[in-house]
Amino acid sequence: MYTIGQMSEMFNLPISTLRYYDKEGLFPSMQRQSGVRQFGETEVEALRVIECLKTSGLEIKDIKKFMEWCVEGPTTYAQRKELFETRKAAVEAEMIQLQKTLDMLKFKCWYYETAIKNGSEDKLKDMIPDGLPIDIKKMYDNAHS
Amino acid sequence: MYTIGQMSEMFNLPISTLRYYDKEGLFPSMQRQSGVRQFGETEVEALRVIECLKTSGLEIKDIKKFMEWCVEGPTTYAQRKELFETRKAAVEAEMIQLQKTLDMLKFKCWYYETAIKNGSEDKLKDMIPDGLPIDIKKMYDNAHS
DNA sequence: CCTTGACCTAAAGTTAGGTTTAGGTATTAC
DNA sequence: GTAATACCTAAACCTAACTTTAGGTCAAGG
Repeated sequence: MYTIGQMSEMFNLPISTLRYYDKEGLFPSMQRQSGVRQFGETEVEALRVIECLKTSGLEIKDIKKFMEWCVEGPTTYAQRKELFETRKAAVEAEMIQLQKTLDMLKFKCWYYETAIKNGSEDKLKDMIPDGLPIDIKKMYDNAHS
Repeated sequence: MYTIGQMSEMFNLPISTLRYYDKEGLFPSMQRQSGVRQFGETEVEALRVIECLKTSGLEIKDIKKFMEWCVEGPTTYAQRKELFETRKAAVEAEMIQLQKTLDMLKFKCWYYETAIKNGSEDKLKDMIPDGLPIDIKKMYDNAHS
C-alpha cells in the first residue's frame, strides 16, 4: 500500500493530479484508512492504464467508464477489449498523421538549411510544388548523405 | 486569391477558426479589400505550416512568432531552421512514446481476448510481472499467428 | 424594395484538465 | 507543548483553443 505522496513520486505526477483523478472516479475501488487514501496494486495498475489511455487520446470521463467496467467483473470483458481495440486504431492513425508531420518538418529543415547556404530562399520558393506530393524524405536524406 | 469561405472548405476548418487564427496574428501579411480578408498563396502555405506546427505540439503564440520571422526576411532563417529542428525532435520523441502506448494497448487487447476465452482473468493477473518488462509485442504476435 | 447570403467585429461563453487557495486534522520530532 | 509534515476537502481559479452571440455592412436576385 502506498500513500498519495509515494504515488506522486513513483509516477512523477503532482499530488493534486492524483486527487483530481480520484475525484473524477478513476479509482473506484480505492480504500481509505480514517480518511487517508490507500493506493494498492489495483490502483498502481489503474494509474498505468490511465497514463496509457490518456496518451491514446481518451478523455477522463471515458477512462472513468472503463474503471467502472473493471469493478463490474467478467461481464464487461468484451467492452473492455473493444475499448482497447478502438484506442489501438486511434493511436495507429495518429502515428500515421505524425509521420506526415515529421516529413513536412524534415522538408522545412532542409529548406532553411539550403536557404542559409544560398543566402536566400528565392530559388527554393519556386521549387516546391503546391501541396508537396514530392518525396520529401528522399530530398532530405540526399541532402544529408 | 481566396475568400475565408473558400479557405474554410479547402482546409476543412470552421470559418471561426480562421478568423481566430487571424486575430492571433497567424497571417501577418494578409491583405484586405474593403474589410474583407484576401487569402493569397502566402496564406495558403502559412495555413499548411500552421497545421504542421500545431500537430507537432507548438502553441498558437509560438506559431505567431514564426510567422513574424517569415515577414522579417532572411535575417531569421537560422531561427526558423532551429524551430523546425526542435519540432522534429519533439515529434520523434512523441512517436517513441506513442509506440510504447501502442505496445501496451496491444497487450491489453491480447489480455482481454484471452480473458474472454478463459471466461476469467484470474490466471492472467498473476502472469503479468510488475511494470511489464515483457516482450508484449511477441506475446501478442504469437497469440495472433 | 427587401430578403438572402457572405462577409465583418467585439465580446462573452465553453471545455478539458488540471492547479491553487483556504482552512482543517493527525502524527511525529524536538 | 508546539512546530513541522503529510494528509484531507471544497471551491475558486487558470489556460489554451476555440465557438457562439449579437449586431452590422454590402451585393445580387426576385
